[in-house]
Amino acid sequence: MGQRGRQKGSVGIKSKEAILMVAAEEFAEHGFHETKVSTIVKRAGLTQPSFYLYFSSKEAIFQEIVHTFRNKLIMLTQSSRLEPDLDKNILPSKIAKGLSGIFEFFNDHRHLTKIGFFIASESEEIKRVIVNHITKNLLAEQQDNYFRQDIEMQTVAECLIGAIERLTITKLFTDEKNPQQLANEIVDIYLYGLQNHETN
Amino acid sequence: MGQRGRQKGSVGIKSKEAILMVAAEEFAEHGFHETKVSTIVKRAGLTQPSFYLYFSSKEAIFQEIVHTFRNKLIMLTQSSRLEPDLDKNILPSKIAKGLSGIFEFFNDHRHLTKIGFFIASESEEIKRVIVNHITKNLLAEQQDNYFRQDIEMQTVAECLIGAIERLTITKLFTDEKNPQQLANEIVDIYLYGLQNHETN
Amino acid sequence: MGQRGRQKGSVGIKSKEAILMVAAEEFAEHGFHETKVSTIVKRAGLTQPSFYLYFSSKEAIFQEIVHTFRNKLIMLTQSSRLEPDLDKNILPSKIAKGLSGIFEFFNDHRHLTKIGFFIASESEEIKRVIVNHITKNLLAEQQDNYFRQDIEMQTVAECLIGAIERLTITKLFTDEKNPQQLANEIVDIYLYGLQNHETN
Amino acid sequence: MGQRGRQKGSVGIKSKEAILMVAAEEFAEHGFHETKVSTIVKRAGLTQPSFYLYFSSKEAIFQEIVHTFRNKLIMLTQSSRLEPDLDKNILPSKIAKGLSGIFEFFNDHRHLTKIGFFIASESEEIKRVIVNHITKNLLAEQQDNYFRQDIEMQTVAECLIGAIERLTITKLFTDEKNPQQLANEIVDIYLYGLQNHETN
DNA sequence: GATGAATGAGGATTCATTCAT
DNA sequence: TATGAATGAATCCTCATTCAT
Repeated sequence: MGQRGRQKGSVGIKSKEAILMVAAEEFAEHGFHETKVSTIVKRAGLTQPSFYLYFSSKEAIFQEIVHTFRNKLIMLTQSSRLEPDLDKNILPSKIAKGLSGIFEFFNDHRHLTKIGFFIASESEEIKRVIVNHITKNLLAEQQDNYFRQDIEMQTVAECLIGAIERLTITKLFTDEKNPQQLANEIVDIYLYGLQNHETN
Repeated sequence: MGQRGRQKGSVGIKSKEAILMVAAEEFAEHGFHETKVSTIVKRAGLTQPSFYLYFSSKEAIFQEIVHTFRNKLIMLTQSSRLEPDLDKNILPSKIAKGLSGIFEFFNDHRHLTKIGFFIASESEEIKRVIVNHITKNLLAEQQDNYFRQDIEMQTVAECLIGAIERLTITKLFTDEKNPQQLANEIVDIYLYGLQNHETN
Repeated sequence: MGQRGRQKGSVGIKSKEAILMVAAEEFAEHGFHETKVSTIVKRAGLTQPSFYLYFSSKEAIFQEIVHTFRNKLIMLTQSSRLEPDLDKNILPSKIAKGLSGIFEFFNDHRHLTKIGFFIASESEEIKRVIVNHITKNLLAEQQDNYFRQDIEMQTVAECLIGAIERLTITKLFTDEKNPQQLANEIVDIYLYGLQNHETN
Repeated sequence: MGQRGRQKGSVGIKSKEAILMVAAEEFAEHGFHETKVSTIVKRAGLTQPSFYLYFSSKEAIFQEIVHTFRNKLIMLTQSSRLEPDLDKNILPSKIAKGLSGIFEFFNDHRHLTKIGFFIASESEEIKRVIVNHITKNLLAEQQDNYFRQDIEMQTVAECLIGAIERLTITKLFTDEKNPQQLANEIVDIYLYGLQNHETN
C-alpha cells in the first residue's frame, strides 16, 4: 500500500537474497573464476535465467558483494572514531574496543570478509581505507603524546592491518580465538612490545 | 651419442626458462585464471604445443613456480636460524637482519612472491612454514628471557607475517622503502611497542 | 453481463493497438530478430505476459503486421484498375495516378512498407502480387496498342517495382520527393525512355 | 620455400575457405540470425573452435563476406567505365555490355549477391556505390547529348538499380533469363520507353 | 625441438514464453 | 486485464590441450 510501480515483491527479494547468500559463500570458498553461475542458482533453487533477473552478470554480483563489504566496513570505521582527550589509562581498552569491533565485524561476515579482503582485486583499495582510518586515529593519539613520537604511524597502521588480516584467517575463522581475545593480544603486543621490561 | 632420449639441450632449457619467466610475470600480474597459456607462449616467442613440451599443464607450471618460491623460502629461513646465547644488545640487529633477509628475498623475487604469497592457494601453507620458523626463534628467545613471558609467540609470529606481508606490498614493491628500513621499523615497533616510555 | 469470455473491451483494444504500433516501428527499424518482445512491451507501457494476451507469439504479431500491409496493398491495387478505352493523351496521367497512389500508400505506412516490402520473408510474394497487377494493366494497354508490342510486360512490371522500391527508400522516405513527383518521373522515364528524340 | 613465419599453410587456407563457402551459402539462404556457427562448421567438416581460428566472431565472417562482395563489385564498376566519344549507334550495346557485366557478376556470385545486396545492413550503402557509378556514366552521356536533357539522372540510376535488383531475383536467379537477355531488355525499355512510336 | 591445425568440454548469457496470482 | 517471477532451450565463444608432421 502506498508502494507502486516496478517495485519487486517480497518473493523476488527473497530470491535475490538467496542468490546473494549462496554466491557469497561460493565466491569465498572457490574464488571468482571457479564459482559457476550454474552452481549458484542451483543451490539457490533457481535456474540460470533467474540469475540474470537480479544481476546483470557474474561480474556484477561479485561487485555487489564487494561493495556491500566495503560500505559496511567504511560505516564501521566511521562509527568508531576515537574521541580525543581520553585518559591514558583507558587508551588500551579504547583501542582494543576498536579492534574487537573490526574482528567482530569480520566474524559476523566471514564470506564477505574473505571476498572483500582476500579475493577481490579491490581488496588492496579496501585495506587502504582502513589503513587510512587507523593511521588517522594513531596520529591523533601520537600528537596527544600517548605514543612515541619517533614512529611512522602509517607503517604501524600497515602492520596492524597485516596482523588483523593474519589473525582473522588463522585464529578467528578457525574459531581458535574470539574477537575480544585477539583485540587484547594485539593491543598488548603493539602497545608494549616484546621486550622484557622487568629484566631491562 | 652420449645424450639419450629426453635429455634437454641448451636450446630447450632456454625455451623452458623463457616460458617460466613470462609465466611468473603473467601469473603475478593477472592471477592464475586470467593468465592464458596462449599469452605466455606468445610472449615467450613459442607456440602452444611447445609449452607442453616443458610443462604438462598450466596447473603444473604454476605449481612449479609456487614450489620454487616455497623451496627458496624454506632455504632462506633455514639458513637464518638464530644462534642461541647472543648478547641482548645485539638481539635487535640480529632480528632485523633476519627480517631484512626476508624482505631482500621478496624484493629479489617479486613475481614469485606475489604468486606464492598472495595468489597460490598454497599461500596459507607457505606462510605457515615461516610462521613456524619465526615462532620457533621467538620461543627460543623468550625462553632465554629476552622477551616477555606473558605473550603467545605464535600470535606474535602471525602478526609479524601480516606486517611483513603488508609492508612488502605497500612499501617494498612500491619502492618506497628498502628491506633494511622495513626490517628496522618492524623491529622498533614490535620490540618496544608504541607506548610512550618517556612520559610513562 | 452482455460480454462473454474473450471479448475484448476498449482497454484491451487500446493495449493491443499500442503494442502493434510499437512493434511495427521496432520491426521496421531493427528487423525481426533484433526486435525484442521485451522492448516492445516496455515501450507500450506493458509487461511481457500482457503481450501474449493479444498475440500468440512474436512470429504471430509480425505476421499480423505483414498481412495488414499485404491486404491494404491488395485493396489498393484492386481499387486502381485501369478502365479500358481511355484516351491516349490521358494515359500518362492515368498511370501516374496509379503510381502516385502506391507511393502515397507507402508514404502513409512507412513502417508497414519497410516490413512488408523489405524485411518480411513474404516480401517476394507480396511484390509478386503487385507485379501481377501491374502486368495485367500493362498487357491490357499493350493490347490496346498504347504500348510497343515487342516488349515483355512482365519484365517491365518487375522493372517498375524495382524502381518504385528504390525510389521509395531513397527519395520518398528521405522526404526528398513526394509521391506525385516520383510518379511523374517514373512515367516520364518509362514511357518515353532516355533516348534523345530531338537529335534523332 | 622462401615463405617463413606465421604464414598459414595450405591446409588452414582450405579450412578457412571451406568455412567461408558454407557460411556464404547459409547466410544467403537463412539470413544472419538464423545461420548458426555450429551449422557452418559442421557442414565444413570442422568443430566450433576451429571457426574461431579463422574468424573472430560470427559477425566478423559476415562482414568479411559482405566486404568481399563490396570490393569485387567496386572493382567491377571501376573496370567498366564508359569511354567518351562513342558512336551513338553503339551506345546501346555499350550500355548493355555494362549491364550484362553486372548480371554476369551477380550470376557468378549468387550467395554473395544475396548477402551483400539483400541481407546485409550495408546493402543500402553498397547500392549507393553502384548508383553513383551509374549516375556518373549517365551524366556523361547526357552531356554528350546522347540522352534527353530533361531527366534527372540520379533518379534514372535508382530506377536502374531497382530494375537490376528485381530482375536478378526473379529472372536471373531463377534461371529464366541470362545476363545478356536481361541487359538487352533493360536497355530496350529504358532507352526507348514503352510508348508505341509507330502509332505516334 | 617445434609448429600448423584442430578439438573436447564447458560456461556465460539471451530471449521467447509461461505460471500463478 | 494485467503482472511479478520464473524457465527451457539455445547459441556464441573460450581455453587448455593434443595430433600429425
